[in-house]
Amino acid sequence: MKRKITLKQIAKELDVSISTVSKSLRDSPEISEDTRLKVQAFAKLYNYKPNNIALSLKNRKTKTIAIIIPEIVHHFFATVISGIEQVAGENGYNVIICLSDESFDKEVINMEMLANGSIDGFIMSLSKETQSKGDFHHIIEVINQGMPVVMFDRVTNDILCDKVIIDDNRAAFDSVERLINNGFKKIAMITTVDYVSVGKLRTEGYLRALRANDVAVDENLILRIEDIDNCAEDIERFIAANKPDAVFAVNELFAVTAIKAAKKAGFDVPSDISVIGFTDGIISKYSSPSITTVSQDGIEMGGKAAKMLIQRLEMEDAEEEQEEHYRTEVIETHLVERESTTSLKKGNF
Amino acid sequence: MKRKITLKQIAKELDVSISTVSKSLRDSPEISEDTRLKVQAFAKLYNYKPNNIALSLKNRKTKTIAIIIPEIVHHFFATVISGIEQVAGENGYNVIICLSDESFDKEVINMEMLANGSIDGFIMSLSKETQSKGDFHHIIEVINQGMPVVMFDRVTNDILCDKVIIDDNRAAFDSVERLINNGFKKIAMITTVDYVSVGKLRTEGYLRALRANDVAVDENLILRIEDIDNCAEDIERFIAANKPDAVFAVNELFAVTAIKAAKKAGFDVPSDISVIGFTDGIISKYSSPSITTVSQDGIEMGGKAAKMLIQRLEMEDAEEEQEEHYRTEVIETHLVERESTTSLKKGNF
DNA sequence: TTTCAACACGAAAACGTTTGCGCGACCCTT
DNA sequence: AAGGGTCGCGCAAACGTTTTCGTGTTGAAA
Repeated sequence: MKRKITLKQIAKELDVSISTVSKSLRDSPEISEDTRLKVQAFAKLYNYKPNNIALSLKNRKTKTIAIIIPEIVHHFFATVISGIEQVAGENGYNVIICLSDESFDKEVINMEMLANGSIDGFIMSLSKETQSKGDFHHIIEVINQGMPVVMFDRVTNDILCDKVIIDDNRAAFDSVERLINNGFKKIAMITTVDYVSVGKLRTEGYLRALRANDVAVDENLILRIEDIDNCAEDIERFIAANKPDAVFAVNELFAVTAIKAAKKAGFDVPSDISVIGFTDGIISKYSSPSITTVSQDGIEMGGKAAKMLIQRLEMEDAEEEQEEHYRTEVIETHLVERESTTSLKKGNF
Repeated sequence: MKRKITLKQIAKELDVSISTVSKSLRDSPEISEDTRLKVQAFAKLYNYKPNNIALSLKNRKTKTIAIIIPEIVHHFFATVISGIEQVAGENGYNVIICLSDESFDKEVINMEMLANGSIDGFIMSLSKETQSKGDFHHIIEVINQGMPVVMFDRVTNDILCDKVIIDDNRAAFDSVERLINNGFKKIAMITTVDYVSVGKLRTEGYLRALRANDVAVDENLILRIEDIDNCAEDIERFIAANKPDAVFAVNELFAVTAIKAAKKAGFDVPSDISVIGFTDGIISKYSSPSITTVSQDGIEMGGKAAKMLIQRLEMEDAEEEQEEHYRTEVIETHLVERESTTSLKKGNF
């Protein structure tokens, strides 16, 4: 129950000044070998470790970065955190997690709470509510205070900062084109409402692929889910009514629900209907049939984001006046072929 | 790019002392309404917020708790974090995440790193390596320094502290007994090696249920997985060789793999083989057939853990000499019946 | 007019560090 | 013996707060 020992206490015990103790422990040449060793031995004995808070105050940096994400019980976000934590750890940074629960207010509160010296920078993905509101004042304010922000996945053009994204539009385009080239005629899409940036981009990619290949866009073949928690009936009705021969879903959940719906309607997957999902998570891997999906590497994304943030933080040290050149990194995606699609050849034929 | 404003700057601008500013902002009656309002207006204008680090240093508490878990890309742990974050937030606490990656060394490093004033307390679940080593000195040391620790799920009797667990043994016992009572004869078990505490407890529950119901234990019906990443072949061989009529798996992964293996071997689930898993995560819900499973509520577990920790932290404030009465909370589990089992009646008949 | 309370504010210590600078003691050189 | 240089250490400021304890001014009571 002994509290942690401080420089002051060591100084008192050894009857020297605090500065002498500090310098001894930092191997300053100012101090004689005698005192230095004596102090070091004593410090080791009592397991002295400098108080991080005091250091943070003095150095005006906390070596801590905050992650603000909509939710954590979500495979993709969990992998991103994992990636961030890894490179943060390698660079001596800690990681604070805040969940916005897709709520604008919580996002704001969390940011304001942490922006008062607790952390050195943010890595964040926007909540749905923030995206639909289009209100980013809290983020802009933080940036104006000179605190670096890196956004990933759910980003916005309205904010100037470093970003890490995948090319959602292109990934969707490639997948759908691949389906077209493999002879599928009625390619349905299950997507979100448009204010979710990634949903929107993936939808655009789908449409672009159809147009680029002279396939007529049939609005009936596009299902936009409002309430993600109760999408099962909608999807069942959709599949049964439209009888597509392929389904492109913008996330895992829609994909697996589509498969279940197809089975229920008497279709076999993949022989009657092929299904492609988005995000290579647990569901895609373990559902049966396992799901062909666009993989976005969350670990890599998190890692990249953390690297960008840390780089900017360390840059600040060197030259106070940093160049305000913001980068946007695009993470490669690729199609992971599994059992929910008939074998898909590459290329146009 | 204006740095955050401080009391000192406000004081200078308004030509009063720092103390006057501080007192004004905290509505001290010592200050005349005149100055008070003036200061408050100015502070509001410049969006003054007290620096958290300085407060932490002064108050000797950071309002931050650390979570140390083996991994985060794991549904159960993610739900626990979610539960912790929620009640932490409600009580004005922040949450730092550290991943041990199942490594003893990383666990130690993370704890030592944070124990130097960065946080007020720990919530943790042991890494496998720590459990197999049985070396808990880092945790004991932290506790001896007066820092509260709450352990959950993967705990140990070698440490005295608050704990939150589920009754693994009983949950397993109940599930297996339910299978027995429903007429299953060859109930196989897929489990981990014994040093994983929860695996061990669940195994014990399985054995206890067999013995309590006079079913002979057949060691051939127990499969202990060493390498969790390459368990598929082992499980396939196991199922094909032993042809059980029911399988009790100690986690989701084993359960879903068992189902796939059964299908491969030509069995139907559930009509030929019923499968019960453990942990109600994504896999159980979305695999087909969906999996009957023992649900352990991670949110509740995390919430309880956070409550216990915070309670202890606030208790410390009141009476420095806290009573060292540690509690162990047991979270209720229940069987979620889905498609991987034939309908299971309750009770003995 | 003196005394005392109330009032409004400031000085300073404290939390635990790091670090530039000053200062005394010693030794060596002329 | 006087001057200069080196060595070893302590003082104090700084990071941004909060809070205790003065202290000077005012107004009113005696």
